[in-house]
Amino acid sequence: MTDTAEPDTAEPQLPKAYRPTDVEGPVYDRWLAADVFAPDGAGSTADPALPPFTIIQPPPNVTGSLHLGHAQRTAVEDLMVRHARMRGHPTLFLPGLDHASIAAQFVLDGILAKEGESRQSLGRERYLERMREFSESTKPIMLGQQRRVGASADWGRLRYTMDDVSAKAVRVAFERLYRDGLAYRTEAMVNWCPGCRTSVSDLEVVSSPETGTLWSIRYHLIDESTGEPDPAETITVATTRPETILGDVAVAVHPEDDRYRALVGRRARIPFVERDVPIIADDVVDRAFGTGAVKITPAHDPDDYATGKRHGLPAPTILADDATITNTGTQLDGLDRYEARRRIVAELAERGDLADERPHEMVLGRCQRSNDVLEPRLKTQWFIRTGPLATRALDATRSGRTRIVPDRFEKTWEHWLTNIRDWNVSRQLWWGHRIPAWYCPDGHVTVTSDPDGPTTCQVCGRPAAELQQDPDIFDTWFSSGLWPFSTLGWPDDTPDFRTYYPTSVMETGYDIIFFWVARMMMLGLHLTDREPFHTIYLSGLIRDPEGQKMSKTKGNVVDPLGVIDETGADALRFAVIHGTAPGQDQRFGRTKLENARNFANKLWNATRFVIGARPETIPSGAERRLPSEADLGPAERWILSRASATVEAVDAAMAGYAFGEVTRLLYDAIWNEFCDWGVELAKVRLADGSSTAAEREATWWALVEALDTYLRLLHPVMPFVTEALWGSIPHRASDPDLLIVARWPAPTGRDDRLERDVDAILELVRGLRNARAEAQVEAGNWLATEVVVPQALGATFEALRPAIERLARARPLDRRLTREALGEGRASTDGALTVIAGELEALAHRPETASDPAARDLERARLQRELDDARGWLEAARARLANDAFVSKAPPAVVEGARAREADLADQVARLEDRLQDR
RNA sequence: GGGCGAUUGGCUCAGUGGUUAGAGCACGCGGUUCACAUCCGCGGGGUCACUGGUUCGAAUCCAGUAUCGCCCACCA
Repeated sequence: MTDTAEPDTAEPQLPKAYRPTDVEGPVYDRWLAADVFAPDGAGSTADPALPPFTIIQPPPNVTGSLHLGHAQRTAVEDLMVRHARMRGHPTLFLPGLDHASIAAQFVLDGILAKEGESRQSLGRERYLERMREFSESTKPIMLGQQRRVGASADWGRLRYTMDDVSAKAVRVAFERLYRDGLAYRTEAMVNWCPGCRTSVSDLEVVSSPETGTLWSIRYHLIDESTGEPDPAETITVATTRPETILGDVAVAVHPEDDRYRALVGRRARIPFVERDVPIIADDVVDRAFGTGAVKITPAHDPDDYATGKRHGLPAPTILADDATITNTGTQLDGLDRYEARRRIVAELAERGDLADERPHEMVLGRCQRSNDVLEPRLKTQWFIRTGPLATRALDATRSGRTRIVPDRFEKTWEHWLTNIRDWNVSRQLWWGHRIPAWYCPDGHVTVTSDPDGPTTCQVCGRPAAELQQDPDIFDTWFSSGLWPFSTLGWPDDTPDFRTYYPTSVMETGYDIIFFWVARMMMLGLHLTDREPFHTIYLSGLIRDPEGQKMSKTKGNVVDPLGVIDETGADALRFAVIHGTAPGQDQRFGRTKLENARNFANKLWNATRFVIGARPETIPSGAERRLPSEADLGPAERWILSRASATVEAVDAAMAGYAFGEVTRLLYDAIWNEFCDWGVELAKVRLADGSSTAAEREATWWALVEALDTYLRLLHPVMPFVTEALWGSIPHRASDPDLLIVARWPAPTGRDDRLERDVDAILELVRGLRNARAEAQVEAGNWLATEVVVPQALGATFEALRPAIERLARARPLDRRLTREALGEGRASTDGALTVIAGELEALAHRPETASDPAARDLERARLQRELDDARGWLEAARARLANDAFVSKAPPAVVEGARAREADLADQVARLEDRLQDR
């Protein structure tokens, strides 16, 4: 808390105009000053008896700035966090940043290129120094953006995937996986990106359908008598990558292929490298594809690698890290892969060994990051054995211990985890966590989590000085996979880990369910023996108004700060949550944002009205009190009952993670109920000289009560404006100073009968307005109106009479006892407007048009339309009831409802017919 | 090749088998009502992609079809 004692917190002035940017900064500062974000902060009002609620933020990459997607995620996470906090749970929203190894290097390399530098020119140490500077420079920007969005995160617990605690977690996790036999080092086929100069995991390969070329090439068979190739005898192979010829070690055919049966066991000469290789039989070969003979390049093709292994063939590597030809001893060494391809094809054509060349539809693997065409190649790397880990992750969701929202993603989850392959975690990059593995000259492997490395070789005891650490770093997702617990201090048994782990909800985009969520689950289960979260909430992606994915290259990314400057963070938050469903992409455009801003403005003005409408008999700064029952009128009871109904509905939606439903409920309740009717009804009573002071006070307190409820309910979505407004209305003695730590409202009970009665009367008002509008009666022209109200509604009607008069522009408003009495004593009812609304009926007189036949015809036509409509509905209702199956099989309540409806409609129709005859 | 999603008013989207399917924007008419023109009142506009099925009852559940989109998939 600061030492600034505010003299009059009870009723600060609200500016007339709503300016989000004026509100948001100061409000955020108050939250910070009050120390309410941390579960154990000075301003926390959490009930320690309740279970903690924890959200660990998906850490954005330190590569620059946040985009709209981040803002959306933050909004959803913060919504859940604020809701839990208001419900009294000790609530931790832990923020963080991700070092994003490959993504960050990609960005930095771009910056360096503009300076004429490169990774290589700087060297590892200087490069990492530049990276540290770069990431430090982006941090404040990104944290500032989160703050503007309104993240109520515990900044004191801010974490970074490259900080010391994470580094320790990475080492310990890897050591444990190694000891448990789940991390192993082997030579295997990996996806190599020549642009990034690193291997990438299978997930980082983007399949790209492209039209390539399928070349058919003749290899000459060896005449074993001379040991030289026979110019006439050839075997034709098909390939899309002729440069890999240089690495060929065999030609394979199907064992039952009669065309080639005789050739198996003979040898063929590989051009350029002039190597003689065997013709082998293997049933991987598809006889129908190409020529039915396949060249085998074990070092540069996953299938060929497997074939080579089966047949004990060598695997010469012919591509260097930058995808130039190497190690072939030919003129082609040093050439780029595509240049080599061109020359090889040209040379083969010249020699007459190019049998065919045709366009070929194929799927290329490209690098997710650089878009380079990936080369499969052999590398000795570290892998995580995912089989056993995936089994446990599957068990978590199948058992329901972890729930995925929306649940359809469980199918995707199942499919991926049941077909999962081992995870290549070695990256030949510099920015990231170095793999804590050391190798001795004898090839022994030592893995240790000791920050100083091993003292001796674990196998042969050689001293550390003779050991060499693996130069590679971990896939950035390895440290991300530890995030839910490394952030809480794991592997140490810290108080935070004990208190806040397992966490509650993991919110993220569905696009990284495999990259991240599955790995957190797998690593979390193995390393902590518990599911790291009970719920996975997957957000949809934000797209531009045309439905395109936002991306920097397309130039359609929206800067959240620009949006916030324009319409406010509250509007942004509301807009990204309103009208959406989990896992469903949304298009984001101006109108949604403007609508959200208008809603905030509406709330602002409604609150200004309430503050300004305080009866003089209530002193400024009065402590909040509930209105006394006796002084409540139907309008007040209706307002309070509806507010309670909204609490119930919002609670149900919240429980189902239906946040779009939450905003819809609140938008309707606040705008269409509270403002349009509640406030309008209250205005009349507040200004009514005939009501007592106690009644006027009760009206005001009822407004305050409902407004207070709505501000609380809306706070998780629109935290700034609700906090500012709440600060200006009276509070209960038990309330804290700030809404953010105030209690979530509980339903106070509904009065169904009263809601129905008031609704019936409001329906009459609507009917009168409608009739007036259609008849083009000027707003200022109050019509003398007669009305028939059923006995049961009499008291409610009388209590609301002044409001009805004003809202329906109906004065004098005479109540008749029977419908027959309508128009009694009038010279003529010609031109009068007839309104039938449920059981209520009204006749609004228009003396000035009483003798105008055109007006009369218009009114008749209007009634006729209503009658036709009503007849249609009645017919449908009767048809339904005429169906014996419906009556006997549908639940009694439904049948009863249908009967009541039929009766109502029949009555309506009869009355409309009646009135139409009179006119 | 497999899987998933979408298809609802002119546009963008909600809709969790049960009265007459909703909202915002856009559109039309009318408004200087003392909270709000970022507003108020009233209105027009939908055979819920198509076909079949389950059910007393289907936008909703099932099967199939079409179009668009996404994800997964080692065939040269």
